[in-house]
Amino acid sequence: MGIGMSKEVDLYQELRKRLISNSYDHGAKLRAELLRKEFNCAASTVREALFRLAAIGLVQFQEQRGFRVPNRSAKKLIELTHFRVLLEAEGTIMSMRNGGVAWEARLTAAHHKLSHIEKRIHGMDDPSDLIDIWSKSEDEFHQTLMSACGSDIMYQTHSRIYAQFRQQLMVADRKFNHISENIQNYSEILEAALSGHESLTRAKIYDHLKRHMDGKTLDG
Amino acid sequence: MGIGMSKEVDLYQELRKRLISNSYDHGAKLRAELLRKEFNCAASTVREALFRLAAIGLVQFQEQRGFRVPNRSAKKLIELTHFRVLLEAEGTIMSMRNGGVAWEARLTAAHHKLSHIEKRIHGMDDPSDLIDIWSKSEDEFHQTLMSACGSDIMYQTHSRIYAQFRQQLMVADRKFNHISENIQNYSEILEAALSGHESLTRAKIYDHLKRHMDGKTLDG
DNA sequence: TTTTGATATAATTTCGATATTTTTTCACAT
DNA sequence: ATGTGAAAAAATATCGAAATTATATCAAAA
Repeated sequence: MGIGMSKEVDLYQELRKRLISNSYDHGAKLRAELLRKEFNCAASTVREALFRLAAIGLVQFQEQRGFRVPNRSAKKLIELTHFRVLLEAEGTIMSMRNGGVAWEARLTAAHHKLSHIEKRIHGMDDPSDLIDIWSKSEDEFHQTLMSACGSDIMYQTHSRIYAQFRQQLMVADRKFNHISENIQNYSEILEAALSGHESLTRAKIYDHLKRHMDGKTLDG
Repeated sequence: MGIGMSKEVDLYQELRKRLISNSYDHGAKLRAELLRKEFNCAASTVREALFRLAAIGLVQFQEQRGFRVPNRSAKKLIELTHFRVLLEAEGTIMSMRNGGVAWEARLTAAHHKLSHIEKRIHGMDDPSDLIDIWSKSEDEFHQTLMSACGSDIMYQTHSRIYAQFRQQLMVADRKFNHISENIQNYSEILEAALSGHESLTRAKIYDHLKRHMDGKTLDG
């Protein structure tokens, strides 16, 4: 439990973690009364945390019938992927224009970490220990792409969409079926971004995500 | 008061209206205790409504220091405009591809209403009576542009961004200084969309909004 | 068997009060 | 004057319970 953190923030953080890592079934109800007991607090505190999670799309709220984990659907994943491509391509190009050497350095560093972990995973039988660290590195790379775009609103929107995308993705897909493709993809994105070639960067970002647009990376 | 609507929904709707129409000063605190008295309800009910407004960006929330109306800044307005152009251009093109005749009819209807009101306003000394109805028609036109894009997530994101844009815009700008330009702009957008010319449509949407990107339509 | 409607149960929303944290005030020292 | 820190005031966060609303149960009627 962090210092200076209110009960609600703890709750929020913990629930966020669970929701992104698919600890709850999709479509499951999130009952304030139950969570209240688990976290040892009042129902209204739970409600507030849930409202805040609803704000970033990780929880669905319906008037008079409470909160639930959003359902998965192929359509939703395709929408999120499409939107991610739009945001990341546009954001990355903006970063390329505004970010300067500092951004290029950060991106190179993020890529290096990611690439290192992916290579380690590649030669393993059971890479489950590395899931978390890999997942964080991937997050970081995508965030870094957007980080110098100069638009807070686009950056925030992207992080929302990214979280929802993660929530929709089937578990199976995250077990590294596509590691070698991924290594290649990320290198190409980095190379294109550093070269300053905007339309190529756009294309490489699309290539990286397009496999989620056929409706087949869903169900787990 | 609507039927079947909870206290909180009333509160939410009323506050939303006030926030978009700039009834509160930018940066003003929104004290639960005060609103509680005005709306004759509990503080936690106010809190929930405020959290929901924070979810769409109309209210700013800070841990342990409550809620406030977001401040205005040239930077923010430019960011919002830029993002609006991206979303509306992309969304409109998607609508053009997916919407069919039904969408074209809706867009034509929305344009007709808007154009009618703007022409009436054009010949008036004091058009303040028509502000509300004009504002609604403009909303409707922009919503209609996005309405057949086929992506819920993009549609919702756009409506959030649009609301924040409205909140940032200075009052003076909404007093019809640019009516004749507007009539022209909207006609051109409609025409381009109906003709199926995608890059032209994109350009016309950009033209329509570009005057907000020089940092001069702010302060009121 | 299916539908209807009354009743019971369970969940959500709202409340008023209390606990905690932040902000203001003001005496005192620098 | 300016800064510091303790005490008071104000605001925010949390609570447990009551009120409201939805959902489930089940007997009677179609």
